[in-house]
Amino acid sequence: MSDSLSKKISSLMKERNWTKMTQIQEMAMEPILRGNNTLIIAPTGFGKTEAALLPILSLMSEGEQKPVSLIYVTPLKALINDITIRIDWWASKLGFVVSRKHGEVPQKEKNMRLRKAPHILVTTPEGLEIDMDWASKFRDNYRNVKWVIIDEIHELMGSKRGAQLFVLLERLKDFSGKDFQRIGLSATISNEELVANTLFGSSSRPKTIVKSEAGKEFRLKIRSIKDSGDVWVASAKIIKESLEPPTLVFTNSRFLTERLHEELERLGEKGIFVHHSSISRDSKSNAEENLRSGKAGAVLCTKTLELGIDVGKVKKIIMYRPPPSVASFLQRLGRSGHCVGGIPYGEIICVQDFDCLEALAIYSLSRKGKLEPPRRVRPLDVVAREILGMLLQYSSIKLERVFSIITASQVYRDLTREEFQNLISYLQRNNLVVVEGDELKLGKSFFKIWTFNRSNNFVWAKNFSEFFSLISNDDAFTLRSGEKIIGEIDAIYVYKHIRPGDLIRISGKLWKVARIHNGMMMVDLTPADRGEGEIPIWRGEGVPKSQLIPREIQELFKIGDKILESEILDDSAKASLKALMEKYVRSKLPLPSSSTIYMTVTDKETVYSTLIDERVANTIAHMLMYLASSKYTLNVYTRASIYGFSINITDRDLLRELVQMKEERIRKILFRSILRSPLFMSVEKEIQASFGKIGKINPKEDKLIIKEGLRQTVKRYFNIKGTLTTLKRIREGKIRIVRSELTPLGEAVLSHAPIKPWISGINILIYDALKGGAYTVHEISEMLSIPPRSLEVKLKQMRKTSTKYRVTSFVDVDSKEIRWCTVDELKQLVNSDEFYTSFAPINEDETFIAEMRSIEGSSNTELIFKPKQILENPEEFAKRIPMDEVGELRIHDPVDPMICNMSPRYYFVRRDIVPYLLLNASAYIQNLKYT
DNA sequence: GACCTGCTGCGGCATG
Repeated sequence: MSDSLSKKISSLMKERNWTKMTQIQEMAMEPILRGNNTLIIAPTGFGKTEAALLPILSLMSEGEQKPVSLIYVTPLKALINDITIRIDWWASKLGFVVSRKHGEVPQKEKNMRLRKAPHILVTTPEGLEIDMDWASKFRDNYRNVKWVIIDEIHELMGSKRGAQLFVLLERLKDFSGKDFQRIGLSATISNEELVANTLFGSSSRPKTIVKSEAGKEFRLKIRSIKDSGDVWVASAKIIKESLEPPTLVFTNSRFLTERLHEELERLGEKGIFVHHSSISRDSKSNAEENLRSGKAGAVLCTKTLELGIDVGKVKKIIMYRPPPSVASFLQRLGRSGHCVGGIPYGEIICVQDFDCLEALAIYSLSRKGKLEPPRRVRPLDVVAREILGMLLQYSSIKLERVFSIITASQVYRDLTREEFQNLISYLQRNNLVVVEGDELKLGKSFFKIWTFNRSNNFVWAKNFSEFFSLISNDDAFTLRSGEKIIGEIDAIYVYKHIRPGDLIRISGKLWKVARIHNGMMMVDLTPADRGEGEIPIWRGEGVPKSQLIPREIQELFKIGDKILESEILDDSAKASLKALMEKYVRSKLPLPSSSTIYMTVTDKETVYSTLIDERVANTIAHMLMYLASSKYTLNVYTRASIYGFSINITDRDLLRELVQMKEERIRKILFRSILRSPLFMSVEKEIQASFGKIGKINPKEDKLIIKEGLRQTVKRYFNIKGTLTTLKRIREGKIRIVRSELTPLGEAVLSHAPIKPWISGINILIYDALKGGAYTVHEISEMLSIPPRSLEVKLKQMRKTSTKYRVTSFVDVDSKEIRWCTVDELKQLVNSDEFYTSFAPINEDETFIAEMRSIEGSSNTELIFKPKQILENPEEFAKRIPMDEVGELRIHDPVDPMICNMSPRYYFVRRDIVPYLLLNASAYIQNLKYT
C-alpha cells in the first residue's frame, strides 16, 4: 500500500526502518490521498498521527506549498510539543518548516513563527482562535490552508472547546475561501457518524470513516480488598502485590494518588511517582520521564495520563476503584500493551462491594462494544464569543455573513434566526456590539471586560488573554519552594486548613508551610523530612458516572448468581458480590432494579435506593431539598448517585409527597430547585461575561442569560425528562417503593458526599454563623467553607435595609481588622469584654464631625458631636440623626483633616446603631492618633 | 472525599 505514497516519503520510511504500516495507517491512506474528509478511529498508540500525516506529507511534497498548508490542532500543550518533534523529523527532510504555538512556547520561538511562517503549524483550539481574531498579519497565511488535522477529537466532543473549534473551522473556510480537507483522529467512540458530521461541518468533500479493530482484546482481572482493617494499608498492600513495573495506577481523585503514594512509601516501595493536574508541570514531566526511561516502578495518576501523552511502554494498568465510564475504562486500559504483539493488561481493584458491580458492568459493556455516546451541546456563550472574535477580525461584518458562518457548523446548524437576532440585540444592549444597518461592529464594553491591564480596572474585568479560552477557573493558591513551583491547592482549602508551620504532602513529598501570602495567592513551602503531612483535598466537580452503568448492573442482576461465574472476577471479588446479593436474599428482597425503590429511614436520613441515572437522582435530590428547606430551612443536605438518593429528613416521606403533587406543581418545584442550586449560579457566572453582562443578573433584563444558564445547567447536571418519567412511574405504581432495612446499595448512597444547600439560603447560614459574636471575613469563610471574596460580596449585600437578615461591620481597634456582626447584636458587643475597647474612645471630650449621606444620596448632613454625649445616652443621641437610614457614614476630625483618610466608612446603617459606630470610629481615630 | 484541558500580535522604540 505504501506504494501510493510519494517516492520521498517511501525512502524516508526506509530510512526509519518502517517496513510495515499499522492496520489503521493502511486503511487511512487511500481516502486521504483521494482528498476525502476522513475520521480515523483507533486506540492511542496505533499510529494515528502518522496515519494522517504521511499521506498529507506525500501530497504536500508533490506540489508547491505556501505557508500555512497544514494546521494540526490538538487539545494539549504537551501533545503539541510531542507531535511537533515527530512531524519535524519528516517535514525537515522534505524541506517544510514546522512550528508550534501555545501559551508556553518561549517568546523567541513565537517571534520566529511570525517572521517566517511555517508550512505546518501545530496548535490548540485557543491558538487558532487567537490567530483568527487577533493576529492581523499572520492570519493572511491561513488563506493557503489545504489540510486541517484535529487530534484527540473525542476530547472535544460535547464540550464548549469543541463547539468553539468547529465554528473556527467554518470561519477558516469562509476566510480562506477554500474547502480544505478535514481529518479527525479519535479514540474509540460511539456514534462515529455524529463525530464525523460535526468535524466535517459544511465541507462538501466526500467523507470516510476508518476504524481500527485493534485494541479490542485485553486481559483484565477484578479484585476486591478483603482486609477489614485500615483501608489505606490494605489498598497499598494489594497495589504493591500486583505491581509489575512499569505500572500505571489510575485513581479517580488527586487526593487518592497522594494518599496511596504515602502508604506505598510506608511499605518501603521505591520509585513511585504521582501525576495529576495540581502538581507543577516539572513534577509531571519528571514522572513521565521516569516512566519512559523505565526508572519508575509505578505512577499513581488521575485522568491526566488517560490522554494521549507518550508514556512509553507500560506493562500493566491498575485501576484503583472502577473508572466512571466505559470510554475511560478503555482509554486507561489502552495505555498498556503497546509493546509489539502485546495486548492491554490490567486489573480493577475494588474497595466497596458495589465497586465490584460497577467493575463487572463496565467490563460487560465493553465486551458488548457499548460506549457512552458524545453529548450534543449548543452553548450560546460560545456563539457570542465567536461573534466577538469575528468583530476583532473584521472590525465590521454583515450580520447575514455572521449568521451563515455560525450555522454552517454542525453544532449550530439549528440555531434559528430569531435566536440569533435575540442574541445580537442582547449583546447590543450590553454595548458589546453595535448594529449599523446590516453591519455589525465591536462595542465599547469589549475592552472594558477583556482588558490589557487588569489591575487598573473593576473587579469584573478579565485579562485579555482569557477571551480566547472557554475553560473557567476557580481560585487557587500556588505552592512554591524557593523559586520552584510545586503545585496548587484550592483557595478555600488554604483559608480553612493551612497555617504556617503545618506539614502537608503534595507531589509525593512532605513540606512545611513557611508563609502564606494572601494577596499574591501564594504559599511558601520548605522541604520536610519527617512527620505526618496533611494531604490537601481538591474540591472539584465529580466525574459524572456513565448512565450505562446502572442499566448494565440491572442486566447483571437479571442473571442472578450466574454473574459469579465470570472468569475475570478473582475469588475476593466473587466473595464481595456474593455477600452483596445474599443480603437481599436474606431479607427476602428482590435484587435491585430500576423498578423498585427501597426506602430506609436511618437515624439521620431517609434513603431511597434503586438503580437510576445519576442526573435523575440529582434532580430528585434537589427537589427533595427544596421541599425540606421550605419547612426546615437550615441544615438540609441530600445525596445522589447511581444507587439512589437520600435526604436528612426522617419524619416525613418527602418522595411520596412529591409524587402525589399535581404535574404542574412538580414542574414548578423542579425548575425552582434548579434555579436555586449553586450549580446554576456558577454556570451563570461562567457565561455572563461572554454576553457582556457585568454585576448582578437582573431577572427582568437578563432573561437571555438566565435561560441559557438554565439550559446549560440542566444539560450538565440534571435530567428533566427522566425525572418526570420516574416520578410518573412511581405515581402509577410501575416503580414500587418498598420499606426495608438498609440495603447494600442504600449503603452505597450513604457513602456519597452530601450535597449542601443552595447559595440563596446562604444569608441564613451567614446570619446564624455571626450570632453571638463578631468575626472577620476569613473567620466566617473558614466556618462556612465559602470563598472569602464571595462572602464579602454577600456580607455587603446583607447590610442593606431590604434584607431580613441584616448585618453590619465595625473596626476592631486592637487588631485593625473589620469585623462583622448582626445588627441586632451590636449593642451587646459594645458592652462585651471582648470588643469593649473598640467602642471606648480614649478622650471622650474630643470633638468630631459625622458626615451622613442618605441612601438615595440626595441629602448630606453633618453632625458635630463629642463621644461623651453618646456615652451618656445613646438612645437619646440617636434621635438627633436626621434620617432613619444612613447610606454612608464618615467621621472627620475637625482639627486634623488628614485623619479623614483613615476614618472608617460605614454603609447602610440603621439609625439606632449610628451612635455605636460613631463611638467605634472615634475610638479608632484616637487609637491611631495617640498610640 | 470529587477528573481534565487553555490563555495577546504588531510595530516602534532602544540597545549592543
